[in-house]
Amino acid sequence: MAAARSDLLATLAPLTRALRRIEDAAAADVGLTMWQYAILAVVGEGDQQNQAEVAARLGYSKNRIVADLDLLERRSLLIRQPGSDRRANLLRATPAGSQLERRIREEIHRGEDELLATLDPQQRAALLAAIRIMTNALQEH
Amino acid sequence: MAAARSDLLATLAPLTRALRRIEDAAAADVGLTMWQYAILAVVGEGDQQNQAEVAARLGYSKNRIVADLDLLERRSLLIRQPGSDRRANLLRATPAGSQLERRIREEIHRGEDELLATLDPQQRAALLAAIRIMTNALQEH
DNA sequence: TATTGTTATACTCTATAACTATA
DNA sequence: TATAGTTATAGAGTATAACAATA
Repeated sequence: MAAARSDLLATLAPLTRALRRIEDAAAADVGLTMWQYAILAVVGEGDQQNQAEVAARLGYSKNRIVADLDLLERRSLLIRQPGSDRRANLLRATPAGSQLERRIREEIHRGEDELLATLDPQQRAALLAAIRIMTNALQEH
Repeated sequence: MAAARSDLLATLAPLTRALRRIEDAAAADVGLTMWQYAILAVVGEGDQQNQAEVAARLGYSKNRIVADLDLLERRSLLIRQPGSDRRANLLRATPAGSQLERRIREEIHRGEDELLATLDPQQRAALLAAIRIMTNALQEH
């Protein structure tokens, strides 16, 4: 008899909880929330994006992002720039914002490495590949 | 130059969001929340557990679980039994509760299978093995 | 008429602390 | 004194709808 199969979500839960704690702590160290860090990370990816695009990319919403952007702009980590469409704000990280984002990410990676260190390089690659394949399949729907 | 490494949490996010939608929908189909289904699943694992133990296993809390147990008991899916320690309630799923739990789980598995179908058997096994290894490492800390 | 950003509002979820009954 | 369950409360997080400016 095969072992009872449990949900994938339940299987992943302890891992995602641990990852969430790592991100929360790393962002809180510099006075940001996880969402504010996530916004900086998406904005720093390069191509100019407006607020709604960044929100959608994060599974966030266009109204909730407003207060976070206010804070990030107040701390000079990010600016709202008017574009050709004067309704939309194009977002751009300042040098200070990019620098802080890298610093948070490095701290997160240190935490993740403690978890990933339990895998050998081949297992690690297989894990990331499997996640990527499933995620790509999701986007095509 | 290596590609910029992004956070593992962000990498997993689309997948966990999709899994969450699958669970929410499957539970909602029979008038339950995801947490209520999760409680049924843990209680059904066999060994008698009290409320606090079930909550801890889910990353839930002993106070939030109360209202969910009230509902599950009202729907005769689960019962609170007094044990030798009369402060504690031992939880046990009723036959109807076990049956409903299986039904929800099968529905969840159908959704998961659509995602897992994008992986070949070897990739699928590698994914689950990697998750298990990391999760076990977490529990040892 | 539709869309971007914004604000207001209500609702849900969660964390904390107290209370009761047992131990 | 400590623990299991319960209840109350406040705070954070979230969803919905409306509004002004622009397209």
